[in-house]
Amino acid sequence: MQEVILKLGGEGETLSLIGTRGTDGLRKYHIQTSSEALSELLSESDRLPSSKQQRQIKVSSWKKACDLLEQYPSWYKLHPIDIHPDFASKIHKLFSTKNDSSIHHNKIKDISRPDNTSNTDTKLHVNTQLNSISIDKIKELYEQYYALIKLEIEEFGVKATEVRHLIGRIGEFYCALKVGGALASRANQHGFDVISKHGKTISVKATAQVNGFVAISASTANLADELMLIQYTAGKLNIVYYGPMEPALDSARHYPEKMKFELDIGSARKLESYKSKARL
DNA sequence: TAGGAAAATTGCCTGAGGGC
DNA sequence: GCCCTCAGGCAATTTTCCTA
Repeated sequence: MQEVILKLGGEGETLSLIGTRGTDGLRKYHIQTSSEALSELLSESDRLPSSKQQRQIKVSSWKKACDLLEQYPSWYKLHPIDIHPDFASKIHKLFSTKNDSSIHHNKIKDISRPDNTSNTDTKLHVNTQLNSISIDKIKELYEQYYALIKLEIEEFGVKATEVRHLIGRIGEFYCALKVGGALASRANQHGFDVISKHGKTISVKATAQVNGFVAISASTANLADELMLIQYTAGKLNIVYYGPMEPALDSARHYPEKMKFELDIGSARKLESYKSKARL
């Protein structure tokens, strides 16, 4: 199965880094261009002596894939059309190594947000992230997880915070049921956990903490349109905050050096109450 | 090329310190 | 005492690199 890892373009021509999963599950990378005319868009030094042959080369590591891309020294000057969400942070880093960081930052921000509805490729890509599990199946899983968590806490005396992996997962089911959406294609999908029926990507943070905060990775935060913070207290799940990601990030502490945000549960609660008041 | 070790990433929790 | 800020640590998973 082929996946577009990075698609760059300009004036109708494209340069793509393609990933292909073999039967062994391993991903291999190669370069694909829409036409030979692309070389006209690149500087003289970018042109490869045998670009056709070059594009046939398949490599198995990300580092080597980057080397393939570097065969086009001005690749980063092209406009990003599509970025695979799982590779957003790596691509961001790759752009960061280039001199003109302001350009790359804005480009990445523009394209890596799945709500960029003007881009058909991105929409298609989000669709491929959807998990085909039906709502009924999610409901069934939710009930099973809920029973398991109750069993752990009430029968075995385990702290709710100790079953965080179960709470994190049930939070995703809860969110999917609340918004009538679908789960992301796999567990630990980077950046978001649920895709709403309107195509919005939602990052779900479920915690059993009473106070404290939830961490949001700065490298993947821009992949989610919305945030749903769920708290498990007294055997129940409650939505602390559900809304756009941006105001949540504005309310969170930012640690640029650690590439992460920390959103206090109290701040999220305040944000939700402001939102509710604004609706009145 | 395969297997294993090391490093990186992500999500989450705990606790110290300070202000109210 | 409670809340907030901040630092640090743990566990699981993924990726990269090295070696045989």
